[in-house]
Amino acid sequence: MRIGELARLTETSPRLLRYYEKQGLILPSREANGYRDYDDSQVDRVLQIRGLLDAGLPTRIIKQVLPCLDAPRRIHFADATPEILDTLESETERMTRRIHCLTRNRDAILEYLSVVRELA
Amino acid sequence: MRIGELARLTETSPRLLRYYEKQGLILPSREANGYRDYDDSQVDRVLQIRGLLDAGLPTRIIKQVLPCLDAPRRIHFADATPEILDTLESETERMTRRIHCLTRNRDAILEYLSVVRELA
DNA sequence: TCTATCGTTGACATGGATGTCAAGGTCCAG
DNA sequence: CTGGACCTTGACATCCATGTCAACGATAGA
Repeated sequence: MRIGELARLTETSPRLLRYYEKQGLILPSREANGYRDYDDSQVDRVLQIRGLLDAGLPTRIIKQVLPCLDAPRRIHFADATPEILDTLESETERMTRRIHCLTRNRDAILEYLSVVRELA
Repeated sequence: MRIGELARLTETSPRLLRYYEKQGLILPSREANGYRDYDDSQVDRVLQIRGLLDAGLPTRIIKQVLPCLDAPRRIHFADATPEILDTLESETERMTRRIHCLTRNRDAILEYLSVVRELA
């Protein structure tokens, strides 16, 4: 599929898909005329990128993380330098802290909302 | 306490504390000489701001969220316009989505790490 | 064939969180 | 009373994820 369709399917803009590509997060092939040609699996990949971005990871980290989330994983063992493993581990710790912070504050807001609505 | 000490305690920079203030997130009093004067409770507040920022919320939202997390909450009922309640509700939904996304991807990375280490 | 729609690249703009620097005021310790 | 450490404000710089626009090529339908 072409960039416009992928943009529609993933609710992004063509501009961003090109940006992700320049950051090395996706690598579409090209049609004879130079148009980018995405295959169906890229839809999920883009959604995952969006999710991780929204979760606060920068593209630089996402680039390291993505290969590990691909299936099958064994293909990517060769890439696993100790530095990357360290990066991944500390990144999971940051993610855990984020999860806790988000959960705690979300629950506090929810409780606030429920109290306010009880009074209304 | 003054800005330098608060910065040390919260591991931020004075620059950022002034920025948060300009965004309306903290309101320190002033000493006679014009120096900002923070009381101890501001430490937790700043940490909470940092956590929410790190979790991906923009200062604009944090500003709406913070009053609801204060204790005692009843003081802030007057602020609770329907629009703010709507904002809060949709924001908790975004937070929930983030939490799921973060959890899913973190667990995938953790599993990858454990598989890689098993082989090492 | 003309036109609308989509694609390409590249440049420039913007908004948000931060750093840095300048010019000056305050305060304490020697 | 002087030097250094800290504070003030304000301006400018930076990084990153995005938007927007210009100039141009490709394609498909009236």
